[in-house]
Amino acid sequence: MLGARDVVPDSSTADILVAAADCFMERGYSATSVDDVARRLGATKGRIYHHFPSKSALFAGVFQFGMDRIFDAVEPYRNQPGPAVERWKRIAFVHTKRMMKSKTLARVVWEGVEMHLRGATTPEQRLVLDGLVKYRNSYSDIFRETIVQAREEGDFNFEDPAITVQSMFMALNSPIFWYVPRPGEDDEHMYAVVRQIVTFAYRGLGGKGELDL
Amino acid sequence: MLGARDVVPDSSTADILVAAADCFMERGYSATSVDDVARRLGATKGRIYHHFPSKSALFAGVFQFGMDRIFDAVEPYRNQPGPAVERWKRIAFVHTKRMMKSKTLARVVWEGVEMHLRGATTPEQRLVLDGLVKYRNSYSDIFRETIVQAREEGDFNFEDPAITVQSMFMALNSPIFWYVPRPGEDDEHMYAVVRQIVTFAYRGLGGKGELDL
DNA sequence: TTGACAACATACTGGGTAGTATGTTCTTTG
DNA sequence: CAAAGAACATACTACCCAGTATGTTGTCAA
Repeated sequence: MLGARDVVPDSSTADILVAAADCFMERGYSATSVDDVARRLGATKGRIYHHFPSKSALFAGVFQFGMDRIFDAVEPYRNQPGPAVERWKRIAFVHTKRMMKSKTLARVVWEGVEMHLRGATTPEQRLVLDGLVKYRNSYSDIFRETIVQAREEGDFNFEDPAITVQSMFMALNSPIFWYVPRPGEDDEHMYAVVRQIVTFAYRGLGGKGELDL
Repeated sequence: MLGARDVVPDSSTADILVAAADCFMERGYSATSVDDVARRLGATKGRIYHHFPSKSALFAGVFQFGMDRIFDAVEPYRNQPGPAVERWKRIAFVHTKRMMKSKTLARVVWEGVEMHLRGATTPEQRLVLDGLVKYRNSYSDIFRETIVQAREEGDFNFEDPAITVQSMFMALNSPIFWYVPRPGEDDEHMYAVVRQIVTFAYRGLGGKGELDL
């Protein structure tokens, strides 16, 4: 697998990644200084530069960390037998759930993809980002193959897979922008939100009947 | 109307707005320097600071300019008589078309909303951004009211309007991230893309039958 | 013709920031 | 127990950037 889980970060490195993810989410990549991340850790730059050679490498680390966790969620279901539409229901559900539960990491991954699409980066940054985005594209391929197969099996109905998978992902990813967990909110309420989002995407893809989740 | 078209920018100011929009889209707000915008104009900072008091005011100008154009597209259809679902079809279509045709401005508006959601801004910036986001929310209200009415008329079917309108907007806005107009591409091809996106959203909202656009 | 102002350009400043060079402390290993 | 290196902190530098202060040129009205 492309760059997946090559290195498991040790405890201190993991703390840095989490703090960095928080900062990147709150202010965005370029508005976040390395000192900001250090401050959040109650530490100084020295600690961060001991583990990461540069700010962009730190960002790449968070991206990788985030993508790993997203992959983790879907991994158990991606190769299950049965009709493709049933597989889609499961991976769409756990994907969206993960978007909400790991909102911070998911948004950093989002910004990474955005940065790549912009293209306005240094050649060295670009090389790293290229690899990461390939990793992320291999993830979206899982969904693309699944919905195409489901269409062949007569359960979905759409024209261009490229366009459709983009619309689908945008809908499934939407909560990373607006979802705010209420204090004392139980999982059941969160699942209700997930269900509505997945239902929207399911219908959008041309799925028939009700979504039984 | 909330802050709409109060001031029509003169020619020179409009040039600055366009150049700024290009820069903001390519690198994002904080990664863009005022000198960057000036360079793109073949001018210097002096010109920009003569028309705008600050970088954030420049951003606000682009945001306003972009929102005005988005409003423009929908305005002729928002109060047309007939069933709400038909009104939705029209405004969803022109909205998505505008997203693609004014992709640059649309992305700046997007980043403005994102910045507001993050909340990590100076109090003074926040005040300006608050007003702009209210302006943009009054726009999304048009869609929310329309789909709720269409649901009451039995043409749409969904649970929570707040969640659903978010999913819908994400789907309709998606092309601002991936659409790249091919050289020599005709409008007909672009409309085909729009049609697929709107179809996805239409079905997602619980619309029955085919979309006749 | 002149003076006043608009529309810029030029030159400068202070603060922030990525990255580096160099301590310091603690742990581990032979 | 000594020494070597890991895991940081401190101190510093060079640079970029928002904003300002001031100069310059063209226009237009009296």
